[in-house]
Amino acid sequence: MPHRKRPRNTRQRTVILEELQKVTSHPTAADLYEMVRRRLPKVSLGTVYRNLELLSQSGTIQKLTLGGSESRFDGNPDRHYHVRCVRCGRVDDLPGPTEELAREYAVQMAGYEILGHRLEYMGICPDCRDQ
Amino acid sequence: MPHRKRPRNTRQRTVILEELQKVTSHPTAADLYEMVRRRLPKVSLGTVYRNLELLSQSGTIQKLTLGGSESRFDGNPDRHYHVRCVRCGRVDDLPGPTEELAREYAVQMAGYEILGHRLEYMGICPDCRDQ
DNA sequence: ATGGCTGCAAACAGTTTGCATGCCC
DNA sequence: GGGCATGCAAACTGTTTGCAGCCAT
Repeated sequence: MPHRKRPRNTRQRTVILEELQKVTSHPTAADLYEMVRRRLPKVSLGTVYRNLELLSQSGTIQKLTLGGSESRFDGNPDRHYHVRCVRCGRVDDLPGPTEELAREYAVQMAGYEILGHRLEYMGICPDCRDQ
Repeated sequence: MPHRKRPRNTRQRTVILEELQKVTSHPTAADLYEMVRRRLPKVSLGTVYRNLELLSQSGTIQKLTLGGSESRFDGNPDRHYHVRCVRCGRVDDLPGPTEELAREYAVQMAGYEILGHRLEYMGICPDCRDQ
């Protein structure tokens, strides 16, 4: 059976995770690079990308790949929805177990004017399932 | 008031739209470039991008910017949901007015095994609204 | 003939990767 | 000391854009 490599606790990985968990915004990789650089001036952007990928694959953080060209990252790994501002790109969390409550929160608490939503189901298509 | 430029009916634009409306898959710009190239061998990729942008802004087609790194295009401008295969990237249409019915269709008719969904609300945040 | 549109190619933005060295366990 | 991780820079992918000539109106 394949040998699963065990990740190490490097200073870079620790700081990247700490910085992400410190904020409730949903920073891009470049944002995080700047944040981490204040503590580790020699860190490289490649390392930030590599670790964000690792952390999201292990389920420690979430990679948000919906609207917009850049990915954003969320330090909260639990399932929840988001609102995105179509003008400035800002992303806010929407607590609430159902989509309806999430929407209510966006309007009442976060003060958004909702224009629409994006929804996409994900799964395995019949062709891929057959192999 | 600003002068709105009137678009012309170029051969390229016509063929790009025809090729997109001919299929029910949701081709990427590169896919479409290949399709169009069979009829207009000298067409350029830049022209394909420019026209897809124009057509989607006029509401004639839809630009799908959900999961995945490349945009895909949909010749059907009416609002409807999609399923995306997480293995091969294939995207299918989901008819049905409600999200529940769309999901049913994905399973019963399209034969997908549904693993989850992505949902994001879009709107104007309070800060942007105030200016 | 006007000016939107094209082909071409270069430029861009975001992300990934090869490599020699570094450092966690 | 073994081998995963890092810093650096180059490479890649998807998309946009500047420009000179073209063509629909």
